Amino acid sequence: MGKQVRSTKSRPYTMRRRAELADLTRQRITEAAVRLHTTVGPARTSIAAIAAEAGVTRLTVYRHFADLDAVFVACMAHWGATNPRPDAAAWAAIPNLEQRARQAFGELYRWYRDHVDDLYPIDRDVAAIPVSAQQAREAGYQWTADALLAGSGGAGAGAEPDRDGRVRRAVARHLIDFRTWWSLVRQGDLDDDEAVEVAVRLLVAAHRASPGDA
Amino acid sequence: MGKQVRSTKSRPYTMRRRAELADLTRQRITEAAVRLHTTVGPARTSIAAIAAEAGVTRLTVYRHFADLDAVFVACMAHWGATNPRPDAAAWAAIPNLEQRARQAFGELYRWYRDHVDDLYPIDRDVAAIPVSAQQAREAGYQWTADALLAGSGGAGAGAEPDRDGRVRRAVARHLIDFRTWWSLVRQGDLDDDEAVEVAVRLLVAAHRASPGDA
DNA sequence: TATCGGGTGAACAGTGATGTACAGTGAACA
DNA sequence: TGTTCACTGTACATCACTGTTCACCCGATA
Repeated sequence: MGKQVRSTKSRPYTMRRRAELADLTRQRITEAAVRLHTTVGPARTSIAAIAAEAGVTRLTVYRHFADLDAVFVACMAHWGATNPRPDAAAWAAIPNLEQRARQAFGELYRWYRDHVDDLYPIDRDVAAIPVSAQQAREAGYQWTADALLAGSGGAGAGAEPDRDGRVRRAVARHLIDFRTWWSLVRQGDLDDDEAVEVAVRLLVAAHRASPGDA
Repeated sequence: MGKQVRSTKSRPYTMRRRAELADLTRQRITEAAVRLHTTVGPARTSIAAIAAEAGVTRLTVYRHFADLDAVFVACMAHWGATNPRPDAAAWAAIPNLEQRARQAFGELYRWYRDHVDDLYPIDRDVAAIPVSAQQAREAGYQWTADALLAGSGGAGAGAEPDRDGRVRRAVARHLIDFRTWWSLVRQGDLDDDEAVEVAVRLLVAAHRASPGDA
C-alpha cells in the first residue's frame, strides 16, 4: 500500500495493473507464510522457506517485507481476516452468568476445535513470534475475558482492583485460553461438550463468595 | 557407569581414579547443560554451546553423550535429584478433599514459585525436548493428579472410565500444571496465596454432581 | 616403566540460514 | 516506443552448528 506515490502529480492512478500484480505477489508470499506458520510453526519458518513455498526468490520477499516480523504481522492480519473469532461482544446480551458462560465457551471452544491445526503450532511457538504480536494476543485474551464477565461485578474498564474481581478475571482469562482448552481435551481426555461444561462450572465457582483467607 | 568392564578379570576395581576423573568431566558437562537449559532454554542449547559452557571441547561432549537427547536425559536426572518435588504421596493422609487440595496446591505452587526461573524456559521449549522426556513429564503430571485425587471416587489404577471420574481427573491434571499456575499468576496477576485458593475452589467445584447434559 | 585412554587442538566437509550485490527479462506504462 | 520496475538467477561473504578424523599429550594404571 502507498507504493504508487508520485512526485509529479500528472495523473490519478499511475501503474494500476502493475501495482495490482505486485500486491498479488505480496499476497502469495503472505499466504505461503501462513501455510508455514500453521504447519511447521513460526519458530522454523525462515525467509528462505517462505520464498520457496511462495515460489519466488528470497530477494522478492526482502523487497516486500523488512524482516520476518513484518511478514508475521501481515500473516496475522490475513489469517485473522479469513478466520473470524466468535463475536464476544454479543455475549453481553445474556444476563445470566451461567448461560452466558455456556454460550461463550461453547463458541470459543468450538472455534478452537475447528482451527486447532492452525492454532497449535502458533501457540507452541508463541515465544518465537514478535513481541508486538504477543502483546496483541494477550490484549485480545483480556478483552475476551472482560466480555465474558460483562455485567457481573464492574468488569468495565477502570474498575477498582477489588480482590474478588481480580480473582474472577484471572479465572475467566485462564479458562478462555487456548492452552486451557487443549489441556482439558488432550491431557484431560475430555470431549468438547465436557470441556465446555467444566469451564462453565469452574467460572461459576469462581463467582461464589471468596473465602478471603490464605 | 559400566565403563570399567574388563575382559580379563585380573583385579576388582580397575582404573578407579581415572574413571572418577572421567565421571567428573561428565558431571561438568551435565551441569553446564542444566545451566543452559534453565537460562536460554533447551531449544537454543546446542552441543557447541554446552561444550563452551563446560570449558570442554565439543569432542569431549560427543565422547560422553551420543546426542543432545542423551545430554538432556542426564540433565533431567541431575536437576530432579537436586530439586526434589513435593511429596505427593503424603497427600493421601489427608482425608478431606478441600484440605488435601489446599495442602497439595500450596506445596506444588510454592515449588513452582521457588523454581520458576528454571522451569519456565524448559516449559516454554517443551516441544524441543526428547519425546521420551515429554512422556515422562506427562506421566509425572498424571501421577500427581492421581495422588491429589486419592481417596475421592476410585482414583486408583485401572478405575472404570466413568464420566465424573474423568472430568475430575481432567480438572486435577489441569490445575497442577505449571502452565496453569503461570497463567493465574502472570496473566491473571494473582499472588501465590490467591492462586492456591483459586485452585482449591475449582477442584472442589469439579467434585459436585455433574449436570451430565450438554 | 610401558601402556592405556580421557581429553586436547586443529582441521574438514556439509547444512541451512542471513543479507547484499549485479546484470538481465519482460510486461506494464506514459 | 522507449522507459520503468517487479521479479529473476546467480553469486558473494558471513555466521552457527553438525559430525567425523587425525595426531598428540599426559596422568593414572597394571
